[in-house]
Amino acid sequence: MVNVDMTIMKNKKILLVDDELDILNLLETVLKKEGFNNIYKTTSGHETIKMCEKIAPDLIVLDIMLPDIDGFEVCRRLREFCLVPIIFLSAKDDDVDKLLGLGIGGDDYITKPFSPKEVAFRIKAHFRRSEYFNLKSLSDSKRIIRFGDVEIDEDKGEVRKKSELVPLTLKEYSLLLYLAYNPNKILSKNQILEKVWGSDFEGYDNTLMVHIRHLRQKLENDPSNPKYIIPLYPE
Amino acid sequence: MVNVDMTIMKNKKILLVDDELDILNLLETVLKKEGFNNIYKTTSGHETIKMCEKIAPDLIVLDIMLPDIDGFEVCRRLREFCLVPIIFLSAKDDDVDKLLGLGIGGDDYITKPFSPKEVAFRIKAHFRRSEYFNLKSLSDSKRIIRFGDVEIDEDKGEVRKKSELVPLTLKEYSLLLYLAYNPNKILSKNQILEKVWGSDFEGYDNTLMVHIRHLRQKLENDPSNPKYIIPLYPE
DNA sequence: ATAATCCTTAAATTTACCTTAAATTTTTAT
DNA sequence: ATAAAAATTTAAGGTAAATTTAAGGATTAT
Repeated sequence: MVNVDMTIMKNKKILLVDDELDILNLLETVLKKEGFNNIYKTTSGHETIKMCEKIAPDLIVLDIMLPDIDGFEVCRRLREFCLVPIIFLSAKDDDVDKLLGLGIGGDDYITKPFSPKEVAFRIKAHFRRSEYFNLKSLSDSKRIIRFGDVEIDEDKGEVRKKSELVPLTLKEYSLLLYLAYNPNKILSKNQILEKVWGSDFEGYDNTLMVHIRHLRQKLENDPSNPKYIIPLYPE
Repeated sequence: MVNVDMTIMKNKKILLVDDELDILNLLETVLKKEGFNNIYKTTSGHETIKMCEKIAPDLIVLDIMLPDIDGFEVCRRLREFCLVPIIFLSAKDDDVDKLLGLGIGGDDYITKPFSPKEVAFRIKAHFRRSEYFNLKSLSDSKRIIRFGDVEIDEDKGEVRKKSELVPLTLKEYSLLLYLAYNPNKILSKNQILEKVWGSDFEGYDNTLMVHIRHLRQKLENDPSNPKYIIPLYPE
């Protein structure tokens, strides 16, 4: 094993997901021995999604075979609100094909049977990379941001809803991008105006509301009951 | 090319590194035309490291092929004293493999031959991201306060009971937070009013009771026999 | 230069929230 | 036990914020 500085890694939150408890415990034991002291475990898909909402892990080791919803679906749902890197565990060759077909961006996979050491090595390799090159978490994933049925392709500057191209104006696009970079976060109007319009903007904050209105009309299923861009009363 | 607010970007220091002067000049011309007015150039690895120590650039465009030490080595040495983001330029497929092996995603390298516009686009995308991305979200410690089956997520401003999201108004939330910070303590109405409403509040203290009522309705299992927010009779 | 598109402002409307008031219950004091 | 005081509960009015629509002015493209 390559010598690695664990001072940064050891506190990273790692979520282990497998339906077999033996495997979970084995992995946990080995990872703890390797220095990771922030390990969480779940045994089903729904549990995993809930856990992610709660703890926001830095990395997930995800078995594709789960009792309720499979790993692919878990991944898809997670991507709606976070870009956590995933290392997939799979037993079947079919799964590997499917993973490759999906173009797993910054993600990785390991086929069963695997050695726990191998998993530890991959995890360390992942953190080492992003530390060493200081790549922000965003760089690790594809340059396509998804939430629900909306996807933003940054390379092309395109936004699609249910795969349909949605034409956005410049301000709408900038605003959407800013919001998409800060998912599940509380942003004040001034905060948004400052970043998207610039700190020298002297206009009314209703300007922002009108643009949000336009985005909701174009991207929400029910613009008056928004699910993506959620209002919060003052501040 | 997507238009971008250049007010913030234009003063960013960009260091261009390539051994071919033609390419350097071409890049410089295009970037200046795009609005960047703080561009530096070097043609060798050692020169690059010295320049970084001197000017601390905001971003480096780094050709991997250099006459003295290659781009990978330059990156490694730079990382010893700074975390400046790097966009790699590479001509050979071998380099790309190596970059990918090091975990450098598509965002962070460009293969030759490239269009100068592409480079400008990547640079702008990078700055926009770092500008838009709120660093607060990276703070690991999630602040979650729990009592019984109620949990308060201070980061998201959300309150859950039995994992179910409970919508609270601003005053309700502020009040709950104040109470949660002072568990098992006896608080007088005036004390609470002063802290939550502010010392300039001129209203009736019944206002407070109404809000407490609402909280109990939303969070207590039996609102009229409260377990969490317990009344105490005389002063 | 003209047309088309987009951004901003303004004004009307709706919604959500806070406070007050008044009725009811519980506790304390006599 | 009874009255007074304090606390609880319910409902409703007023207010501030958010939403929505429309239109004028600025920018960009043709």
